[in-house]
Formats: sequence, C-alpha cells, structure tokens
Amino acid sequence: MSANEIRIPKQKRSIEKRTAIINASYDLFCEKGYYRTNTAEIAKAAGVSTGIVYSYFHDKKDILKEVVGLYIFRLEEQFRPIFCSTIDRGNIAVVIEKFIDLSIASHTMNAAAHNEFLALALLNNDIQVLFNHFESKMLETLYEKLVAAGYLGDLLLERLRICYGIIEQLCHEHIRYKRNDVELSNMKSIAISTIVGLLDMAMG
Amino acid sequence: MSANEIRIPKQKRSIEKRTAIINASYDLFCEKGYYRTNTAEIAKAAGVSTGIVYSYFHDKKDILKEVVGLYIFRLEEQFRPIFCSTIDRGNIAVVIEKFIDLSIASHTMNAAAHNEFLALALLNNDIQVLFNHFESKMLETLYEKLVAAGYLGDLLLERLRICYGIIEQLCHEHIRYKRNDVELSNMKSIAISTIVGLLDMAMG
Amino acid sequence: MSANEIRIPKQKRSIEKRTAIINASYDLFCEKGYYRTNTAEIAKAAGVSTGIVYSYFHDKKDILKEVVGLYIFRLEEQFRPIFCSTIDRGNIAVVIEKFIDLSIASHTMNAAAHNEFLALALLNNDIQVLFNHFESKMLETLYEKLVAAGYLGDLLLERLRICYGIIEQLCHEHIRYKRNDVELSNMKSIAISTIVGLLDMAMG
Amino acid sequence: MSANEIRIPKQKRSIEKRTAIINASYDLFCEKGYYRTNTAEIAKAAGVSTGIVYSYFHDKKDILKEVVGLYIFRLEEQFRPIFCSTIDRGNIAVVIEKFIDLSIASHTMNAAAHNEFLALALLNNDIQVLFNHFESKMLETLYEKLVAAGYLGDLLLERLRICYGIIEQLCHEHIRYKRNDVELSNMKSIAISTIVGLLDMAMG
DNA sequence: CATGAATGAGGATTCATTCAT
DNA sequence: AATGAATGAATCCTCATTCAT
Repeated sequence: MSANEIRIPKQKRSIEKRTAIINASYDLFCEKGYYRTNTAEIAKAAGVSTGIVYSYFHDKKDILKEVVGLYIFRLEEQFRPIFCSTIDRGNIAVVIEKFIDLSIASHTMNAAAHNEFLALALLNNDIQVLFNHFESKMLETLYEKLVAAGYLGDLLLERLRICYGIIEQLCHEHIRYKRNDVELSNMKSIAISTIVGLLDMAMG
Repeated sequence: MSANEIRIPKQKRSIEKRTAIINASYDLFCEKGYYRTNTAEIAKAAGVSTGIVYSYFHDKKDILKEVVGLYIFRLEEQFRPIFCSTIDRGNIAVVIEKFIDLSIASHTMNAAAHNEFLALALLNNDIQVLFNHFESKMLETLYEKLVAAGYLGDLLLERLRICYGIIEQLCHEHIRYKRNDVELSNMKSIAISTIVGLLDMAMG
Repeated sequence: MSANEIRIPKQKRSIEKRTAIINASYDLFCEKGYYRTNTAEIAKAAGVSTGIVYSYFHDKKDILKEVVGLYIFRLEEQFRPIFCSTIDRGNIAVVIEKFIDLSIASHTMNAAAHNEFLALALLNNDIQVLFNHFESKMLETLYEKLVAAGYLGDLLLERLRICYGIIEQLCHEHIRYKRNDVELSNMKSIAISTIVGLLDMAMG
Repeated sequence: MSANEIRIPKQKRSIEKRTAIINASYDLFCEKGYYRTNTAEIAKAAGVSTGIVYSYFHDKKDILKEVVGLYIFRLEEQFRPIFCSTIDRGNIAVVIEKFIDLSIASHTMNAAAHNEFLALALLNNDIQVLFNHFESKMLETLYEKLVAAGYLGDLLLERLRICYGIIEQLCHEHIRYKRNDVELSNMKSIAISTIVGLLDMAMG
C-alpha cells in the first residue's frame, strides 16, 4: 500500500492542528463559500502549511465533510436542552415553542453557514447524508419522547415530519425574507397551534 | 464603457440563438451541474461559438439567472391549472390535493433541476431573489383566490405560508428520502387535512 | 459529451502552433529530460500560452507520444535510402555497411534523444509500442527485400532479428562507451561479416 | 558542512536498517517504479522513520544507486556458475547455451526490475556507469577464460562484445515481444551457432 | 456580426527534505 | 540516535473571458 495515509491525530498538538484546520475552514466557508476558498487560504488561516492539510484530510471535500460535521454537532448542542427535557401532555405547547425558538435562533445566528452547507448538501450526496442522518436522529428522539408522553404511534412519525416542515418554513421566513416582527410572531403562533393540533390528533 | 454591452436581441435569428444558449445551459446544468459545465460546452450544445455567448450574456452567472428564470417559468406553467381554476368552499380540499400533486410531480420530474437551482439560490442572492419572487407571486395569487372564495384575510397570508412549508416538506420527502408509498400517502392525507384546517380557521 | 476535445488543426497557423509545441518539447525533452520539463516551459519555448497546449494535446504524456512519433519519423527518414535501394547478392555487404553507418550516425547524432526516449519506452508501454512498431516495420521491409533478392525465408526473420541485435550493440558501443576508433572499426568489420554470414546461411 | 554527512554504519543494527531500506526500495521500485515511489513509502516498508533514511543516504537518487548496485550484485550471483566453471574447446557450445539460458532467465524473472533499472540507467549517468562496469567486468572475465582455453586474443574482446549484443537481443525478444516458443527456440539455436562461429574465428 | 483560437491566472495536490522534540 | 510532523515549492491542468481575423 502507499504511505499516504491520513493521520489520525492522537497527540494534543496534532489534534489541535486538525481542529484548527476545521475551524479555519468553517469560518472561511461561511465567509467566502466553499468554492471560493482555496486550500492555501485554509492552511494560512489555520496557521499551518499547505502540505500538512493533506496529512489530516484526504482532499478538500474531506475537509468539507468535517466542517459540516462540526456544524451539525453545534446544531445538536443547541437542541440538547430539548432532548434532555421531558415531554408531557401539560408542557407540550411550551416545548414546541422552545423548539421553534431554538430552530429560529440557530438558523438566524448561523445564516451564512446554514445557506452554504445546505446548498452543498443539495449539490453533494456525501454532505446530504450527514444532514439526513441528523434530521432522522432528531425526529426519532422526539418520536420516542412523544410516545413516552402518551402520544400514540399511529402515523405519529408522519405527523412529526410535517411538523418539521412547518418549523423549517418558519425558519426560512426569518432568514430569507425580511418579514416584520408582527408577521413573524403571528406565523409562530399559527405554527405552534397547528403542531399542537397535529400531535393531539395522535392522542388517546 | 460600452464595449461590454449586452445585445438585446430583436431579430428572429438573434432571439433563437439566445434561446438556444439558455436551453442548452438548462439541460447541461441539470445533467452535470452548474460548476461542472463550462462555457465551451454550453456554446457547443447551443450550436454557437463561445464568443457569441458573451454578446448575449455578461458572464456565466448571467446565463444561470436566465436558466433559473426559465425553470421558474416552467414551474409556473405547471401550476397554471391551479391559478386558472376558481376556488370555493366546496372544492377547497380537491384544489389543495391537486396543488400538492402538482408540486410533487414538478419536484419529482425535475429533481435534478430542483436540487441544482435551489442549491445555487442558497449560494447566490440573485438567484434566491428569483425564487422568492415566484413564491411570493404564487402565494399572493392563492391569497386573492381564497379571499374571493370567502376566506377572511385575517392572518390568511401567514397561514398560507405555513401551508406552503407543509407542501415543500412533502416534496422533499419524495425526492430526498426513500419513503415507501404508504408513508408518503399517509403524509399527504395528513398534509391535506392540516391545510384544510388551517384555512378553515380563517373562515367566516 | 464535453467540449474539451482535442483540436485537430487544419489551418496553417494551427498546424504551425501544434508543430511548434512538438518541436519545442522535443528539444526540451532531449535537453532536460521529460520529467524535468514542465508544461509552462514547453508553452514558453513554443511561443504559446500554457492553456493552448491542452487544446492540441490531451495531456503531457500525449505530447510525449507525438514527440517520440517525430523522433521515429526522423529515424525512418534517415533510413529511407536503405529502404529505397534494392538488395541483391552482389551488394549485400555494401548495403549492410550502409545500414550500420546510418544506424550509428542516427544514434550518435541524437544520443540524448535516443537515451531519453528509449528510457521512456521502457517505463511506459504506450511509448514502447511506438518503438516496437517501427522496429517491426523496418525488419519486415528488410525481410521482403531479402526474399526478393533470393534469400530463402527459412528462419530468415529470426536471423534478421539477431542481426538487428548485433547492430544495436554496435551503436551502444558508440554512444555508451568511449571506445577508440580502431576498436569500433574492428567491431564494425566483425559485425558486417557476421551478418553477411547469417544471411548467407539462408541462401539457396 | 558536516551536517549533511552520511553515516557509514558499522554497528549491526545500523547495517540492518540500511539494508532494510535498500531491500524495501528494491521491491517498491520494481513494483511501482522509481518515480511513483515516495520516500515515505520506502521508510514505511523498511520499518524505519522517514528522517532516518537521510542519515544513510544523501537523497532519493542515492538510494537508487544502492538499489541498482544490489540488482547488479544479484545478477552477478546468477552468473557465478558460469564464471566458476572452466571453458575449453570441447564444452564451449554448452557454456554458451548455459550463459544464454541464464541471461534469459534473469531477464525474465526480473523483467520489471530489468526494465526499470535499464531505463533509469539511460536517464542517469551515475546508474549507467554501474551497468557499464558490470558489463565490462563480465566480458573481461569471459575474455580471460577464453584466452585460457586457447582462444586467441586477436579481436577477441570485440567479438565478445558482439556476442553480448546477440544475447541481449535474444533476451529482449523474450521480455518485450510475445514471440512463440518455436521462434524463440530457433533464434536461440541461431544465436548459439553464430556465437560459436564468432569465437572459432579467433581459434588457433 | 461571428468565430474559435488564445490567454494566463488559479487551484488542488504531491513529495523530497528538514528539524524540533 | 531516532522520529515523523511539518514545510512549501513545484506541477499539471482547467476555464471564464477576450480579441484578432
């Protein structure tokens, strides 16, 4: 075989370097876009040489995968409060509102990242897979929590997916269009009641 | 100053060339993607010289804008039956189902185009604007039809936007994930009743 | 398909450009070697841009093939007097000597080219094929001339191949080692008489 | 000045490392070729660090020299039976046949090595020198044996060189072209009788 | 108007060699 | 002495755009 293997860094310094490359790439991809960022810029921003980048990553797309992985990891972290809390009949509306607020916040805070990485997912199947995996995991977790809260499984997953679409739409309205606060607030109220309604239909 | 002026073709032959370039680009962008298609290929597929392309378009991105314009024009054509039909209390569920079917059909038939152009819209604001404009126009038309059918305007537009998100989600489920027919059919039923419900809340 | 096809130049200027690239490459490959010559140097020496090189050739190796083709064409030209002359019992020794002199001359004059391209043939099958083809053609032509001169076909081709080896060795002695003139002259005499003997064994 | 000094290993461990590097390189150069083998691969295959390679060798080409040295050493070993045996008038044809068989065998067994190293010799004078030295030594040894067997020195060396060319040609026919067994066998017979004839001419 | 040859900057990747640890 | 991480120059090739004809 060849010796051109990818180094899996174990030592502190190596891990730091790998992380620095990912972080620098993350920022550059958000700022300039993946296609307009070249490997020399990544290396410079990460404070390493161009050559070393290829010790840690197969190629530029490999860096992208890690960057998207990081983006999704951060998404998960932002949603952790939801996943850790328990859902019951009483707090469902509150939980939904919190979920919506978190979704909007994460979309808004990282609008550039969101746009860039979602676009790349559409253009590239390897990236798409990462997003699909995240989405599936999230919906399954919510599904289990709802079942535990007494919501019946009958078509619950299908309902959840539609709820997800409602929330995504809400997020897009925030970052894509310049709606005024009243409109957004009204849409949010409608979204919450629609979602509550959708879930209640699966109630005993 | 004026050397870079773009010709606005008036003569038949010129218009045909411009159209040929757009059509050829449309096909190539769907087949290979925008970034993997070069201008030499476009010219060749359109049966013109590479130089002439720059008489009709400022640059490659300018071609893309026209191609997306064409894509949206075709979308509009597909939805024309809906826009031409009248909506009333009695046929609302039927109209919604038809709208959903058309949405799914247009997404599915042009999955490649949809993915490619949506991605490019996320990466490029000029393209995003075209999509936003289409979406706004469509929702406004529906809005007016609903008002004419007796649906109250109170928050109707906000409701409509949420309905749009539900339908988009349904389409994504068709093209992104390999759901089975039963799941898709169930989601569609849920979507229809949810949308009907959302609109009925705005009923007198 | 793609538009990245290789241009087959028909117009004078294009043919000149293609030829200039091949000639410049020929010289550079002889002077610095194939691996130490980069495409920018080739373009510069040919008086063209780097990009245009790839309009006429698929890649660097494609240039090499043409260069070796040119080398072999020049070899053929040098041997043409032999191929055009007739062989008979009476002049066989003279023809052999002439052939040897031509071989030595062509090896000596283009020692750098010979070394470089023979080496690349050993390293690369596409190039090897060009040389093999030349060698086969040459031997077959000689074979037919000998048959016409009354030499029997029985094992004649095998004999010819051995004669070829003798001449090659003679050439190598000229370019590889610093032999003195007497030695070389003696070797030549031995070679001639050996070859004559080898061919005579196939005489009626 | 002295920082670049190459260690001449005296201790057992050092010698083993040096040898491991040469052996690993030998195999890799045969398998992948010199240009496609990088120093990291060599170090890995030899079980040493990349840095240590530069303690034992000036640079990559220095390794190549040693590898070719090893190749030639192995060649010599294969021919040792010939060099150890005595030649006389009675067994000359047998010895020649044995020499031919050994030559063909060594070429065939190490066709990859033979091609690669011969090519590199053509591209690089330092390597060429190693081969020339081997060839000279071999021919001189044979020369002396022949003289001892009563063959006259008159032009004997020149004859020998031509014989060598005949044998080389025979070997090339084996590894370069796909000749059938009958052809090869015939060529071998012709070669033997030609060589015997060439040597007999120098007989008293 | 039209052509398509020509440009040349730009970009991903490799690898012999060095050097801090 | 030994390591292997790090360097960064070098290279092949692409392609949007221009311009001589």
